[in-house]
Amino acid sequence: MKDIARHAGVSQSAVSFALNGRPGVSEGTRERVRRVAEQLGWRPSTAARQLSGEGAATVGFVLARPADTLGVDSFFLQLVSGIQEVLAERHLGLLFQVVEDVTDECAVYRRWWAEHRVDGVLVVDPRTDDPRPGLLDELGLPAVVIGGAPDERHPGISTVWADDAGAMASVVDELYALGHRRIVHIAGLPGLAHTERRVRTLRAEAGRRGLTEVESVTTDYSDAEGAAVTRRVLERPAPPTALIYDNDVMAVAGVATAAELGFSVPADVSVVAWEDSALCRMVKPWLSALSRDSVEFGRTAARELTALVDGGPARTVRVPVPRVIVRDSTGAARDA
Amino acid sequence: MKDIARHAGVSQSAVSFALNGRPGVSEGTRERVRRVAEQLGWRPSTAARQLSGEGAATVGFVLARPADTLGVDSFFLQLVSGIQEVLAERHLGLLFQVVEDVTDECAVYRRWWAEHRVDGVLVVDPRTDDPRPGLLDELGLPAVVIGGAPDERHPGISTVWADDAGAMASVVDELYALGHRRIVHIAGLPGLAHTERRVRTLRAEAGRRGLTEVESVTTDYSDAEGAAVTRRVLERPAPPTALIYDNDVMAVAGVATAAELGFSVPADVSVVAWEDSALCRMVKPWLSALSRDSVEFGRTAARELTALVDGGPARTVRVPVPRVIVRDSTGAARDA
DNA sequence: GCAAGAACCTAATGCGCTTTAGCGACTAAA
DNA sequence: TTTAGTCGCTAAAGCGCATTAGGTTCTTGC
Repeated sequence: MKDIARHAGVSQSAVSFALNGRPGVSEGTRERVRRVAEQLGWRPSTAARQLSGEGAATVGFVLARPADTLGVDSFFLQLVSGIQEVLAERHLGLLFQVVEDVTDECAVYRRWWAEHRVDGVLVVDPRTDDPRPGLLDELGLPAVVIGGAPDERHPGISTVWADDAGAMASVVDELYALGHRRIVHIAGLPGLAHTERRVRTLRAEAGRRGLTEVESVTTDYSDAEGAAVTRRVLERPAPPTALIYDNDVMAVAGVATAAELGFSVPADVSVVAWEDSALCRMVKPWLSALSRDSVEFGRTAARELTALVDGGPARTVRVPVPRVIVRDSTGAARDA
Repeated sequence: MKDIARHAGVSQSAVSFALNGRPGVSEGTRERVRRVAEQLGWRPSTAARQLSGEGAATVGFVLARPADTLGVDSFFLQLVSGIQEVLAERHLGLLFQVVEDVTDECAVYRRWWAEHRVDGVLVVDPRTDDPRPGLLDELGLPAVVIGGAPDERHPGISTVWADDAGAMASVVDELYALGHRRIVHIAGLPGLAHTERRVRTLRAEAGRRGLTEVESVTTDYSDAEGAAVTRRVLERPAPPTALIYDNDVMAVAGVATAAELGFSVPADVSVVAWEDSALCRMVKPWLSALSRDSVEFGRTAARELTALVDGGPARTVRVPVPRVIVRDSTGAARDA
């Protein structure tokens, strides 16, 4: 800025005013300063800016997953891609970290907060009884919880969520209409808020229809557990006629396992995957799936966070209910 | 720090010396200061630190991919997970950005450099005729190219790479021994350095053995193109007896397509996937694959970058050659 | 014609840290 | 006794920016 000031023949403060759109300089000077800055390829030092009161121009994103569980899941990269789109417009950086568990995640938030490294954070995989919203609220670090249910206990925290309950209800509707009465839901990690929501809804829907042979089994989302649970339930005397998988990976593994056991999909057993991705169209039969726009989900979350960072109020935003895409893996129940 | 100084009854400079292990304070004072700092939960402001000459304590990572191509690919998350492991030890942050293409990527590097936002960057998907190493070398931004071939033109840039050529040679060896003489390599994006290396090596290996019906076809890595190319080559009068796919996603799509066309794997056509992942064990038959340790790859790259940032010399490091994991998708050629 | 105010600009301060220069007290060598 | 040197510490400057408190000149209203 000193250089710019010299070249433009004004003081450093004038440069600051000119470049930040503050009043106090004439339009002529402003334009001249702008041109010099442009020509010199000047960009403000984020560190200096931050030191004089501005934010860090950065938001944080922590992924708490054991390293080997990362991988095939397409949801996160899509989400991040949507987040980036919004952040990039406003020249905000994304500080990314992978940790082992929620405890480490909280430690990262504390560190970021103490070091003034981020202006806000995006929280994923909310849990029932989650320590994170409380911590962030207490630290006063703006945060958006992605995928959580609305939570009034932490007024400083925004929430962006999809209506899993509604989606689950529509899946059950669909399967019930096709004559399915014995349904197993191969769920994700227990303790995750959306897992619990789906499990609860399934139970409620079953109850409402008087179905007794409907249940949820939790897993770690891996293809291995998906396959194992599939094998276990299909080997029963009265195996289920429909399987709902909480992600695409387990669904694909489940279909392979079913085929191995001599079950034909969808003639003997119908399959629905919770996440739609290329994977669902890479196996035969093509998987019916619940589809949501993960990129848009990310965009929405990022927009909420920037609003919050700018001093806006915390809000709860619902994104559209995931839709069932019917493909080849669902059909009428054999015994219907 | 002012608070700490007051509590410990020393000057602020003494606190700085004590906390940074600099000489100039007695052991007693140092210990006392440490305790007070600990008790007050003090963490240095990265911004202030950076402003007084230290680095940004952050490294950058840009992924240049159209949003819809992101996704099923497990390589990147694994890589990032390895990178994080090393960075976390040293309390370095990872600034992450997704962009559309290499031009945008260069713009990001320029911005980060001008804003002093990062101490170094990790570059992935190197290309033949890549503008990035030149730019980074010119800017003087420490960088590690991941997956590139050694390049002497840019002495400031480190390289971490796997020997694709050796791996390709071993795959051809394997297939040749099984009697395969007509081989199609469904390659990745043209212009990527490792794509070109693999294509060149395949051609050389074929030449060495006098095979004329061996070729590479480039794609965009998507399941769609993988399937399309598979269909095209299998519908020929003399279809190949072996297919080498440059990633797991295309391999899986290819197997599905082959099955559709009435080709049995591996009886009619053998399949090898370049990347090993859960995906390869989620389809039947299980896919033979080239396996490498992507997490370790990430660790190595991060270690090189930290060494470079610390003022070490640029180096070229080779990670182990990917190994062929033989599963069920490769067998003797039918006409052998 | 003069005071009041607006318009445009500069000087100076501070953000939280590192670092250099310097200072007093003590010790060892001459 | 003096000189030089060391140890443990403090005072002060500076990193690049935003901001606040002036300070001129120019206009405006009476």
